[in-house]
Amino acid sequence: MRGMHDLLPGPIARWQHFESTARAVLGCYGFEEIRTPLLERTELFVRSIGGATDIVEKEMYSFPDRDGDSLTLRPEQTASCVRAGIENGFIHLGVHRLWYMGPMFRHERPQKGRFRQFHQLGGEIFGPPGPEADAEIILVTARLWRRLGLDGLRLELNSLGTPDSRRAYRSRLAEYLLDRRADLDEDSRRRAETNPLRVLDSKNPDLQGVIEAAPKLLDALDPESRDHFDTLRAMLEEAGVPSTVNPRLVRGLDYYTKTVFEWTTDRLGAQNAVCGGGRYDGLVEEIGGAPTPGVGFSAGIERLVALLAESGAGAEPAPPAAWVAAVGPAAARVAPAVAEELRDAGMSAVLDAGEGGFRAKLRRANRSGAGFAVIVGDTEAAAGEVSIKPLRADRPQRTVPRAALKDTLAAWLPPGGPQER
RNA sequence: GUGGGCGUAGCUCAGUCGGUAGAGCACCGGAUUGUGGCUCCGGAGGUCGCGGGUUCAAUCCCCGUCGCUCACCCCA
Repeated sequence: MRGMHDLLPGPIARWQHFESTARAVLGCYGFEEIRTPLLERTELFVRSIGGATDIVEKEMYSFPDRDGDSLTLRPEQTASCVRAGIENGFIHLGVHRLWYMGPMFRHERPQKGRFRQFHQLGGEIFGPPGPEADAEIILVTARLWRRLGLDGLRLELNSLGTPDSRRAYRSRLAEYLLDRRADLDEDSRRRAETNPLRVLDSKNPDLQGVIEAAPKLLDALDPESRDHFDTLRAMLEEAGVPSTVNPRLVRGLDYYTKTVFEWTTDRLGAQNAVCGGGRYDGLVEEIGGAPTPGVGFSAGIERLVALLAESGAGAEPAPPAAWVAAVGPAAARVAPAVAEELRDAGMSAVLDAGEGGFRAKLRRANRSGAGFAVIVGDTEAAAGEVSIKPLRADRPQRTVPRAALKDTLAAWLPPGGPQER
């Protein structure tokens, strides 16, 4: 399937590293995990993301189910979190910080860093209206990058104001743009009417003059939003997280109010945003809950893992401590039990299940990266013994009674680790 | 949704001015009847993405299609 990929055993090591790091970091900020269905009613996304956005207009996987309801594979998960919070009442029960991780679906043309099924890590804070929550959302992501060892990420901030001031600005901007219709390209002419804020984000060099001279969103902010924004910037500065203000940052989802932000990199080509988010004070009410402010982030896992791969961080899967190679009918009968004894003792062991003689089995043992080969031939089996051959160290092979296997191996293994390298 | 590049062995890629294919790595076996890594020898593995067209003959040329890739667009 186009834009959908298998995640194979080798590369998955970096994903697991990312996932465990994310769990740990989110946990230490008091976030709790939530898992929601991959499918929601289409209406949920139309109401939350906005009918005039690209996501809703042309990117959703929507289809009628057997009852005739229109369902959609989630293109993002904030709306699902809000819906779940309303339906289960926990937004009012003191659970205010949620995180999620999982697949999202958007029918876009695939390219570097952009897929039709992709994965996001996200966090949401419901309830607090002040900039402290915005700061927590941004600080938790900043710490995650630090913990992952990612550098070179830039934080861009903007404020869209309250719905009222945003609406007022929006019509002023539309007016300005329509006055200059002749200077706009086709896309921008259409957006000037449907979603004028998006015009500010255009990369078309011919439009930069018009955009420069356009009324500034930040100049149009209401005093409350202005104060919220300034306080947030001061908090981030005090916490040692540098940011730059990008007045053109508008984001593609309609539910944002006041703060919006993006973490970007210059190492991933055209798809340079690795994380984005913002405040959405009207969303809970829009979806049918009691008016409740909220703020959140979502991060693209494929893109972050690509950055991890570039910096060469954490990759190798751990090889087993021992490889159990048995040759001959009597040996084959006891080999599974020998492997189980090692696992009982807390050591990892792989029982060779392949064809061939000693030669083939030892070759597989070596290739597996195992520290030791535990060899059982019919001679050993008859005597109730096993042979232990170190594969990574220059030590002689030893033959010991089966009962002494795990102690001999444990004595050879380094005290700290599960196996020798 | 628009445009460019690319699909040949498990992987990375050659190649055929149209006569049905090759290397390196990996894999399997042997040299070493019960012992890996190094070396040497041998072997296996391909509907040349798929479908159609032109041709005596297509992996090669043409059309379509699917997939990958990069950019636009958009975003994570």
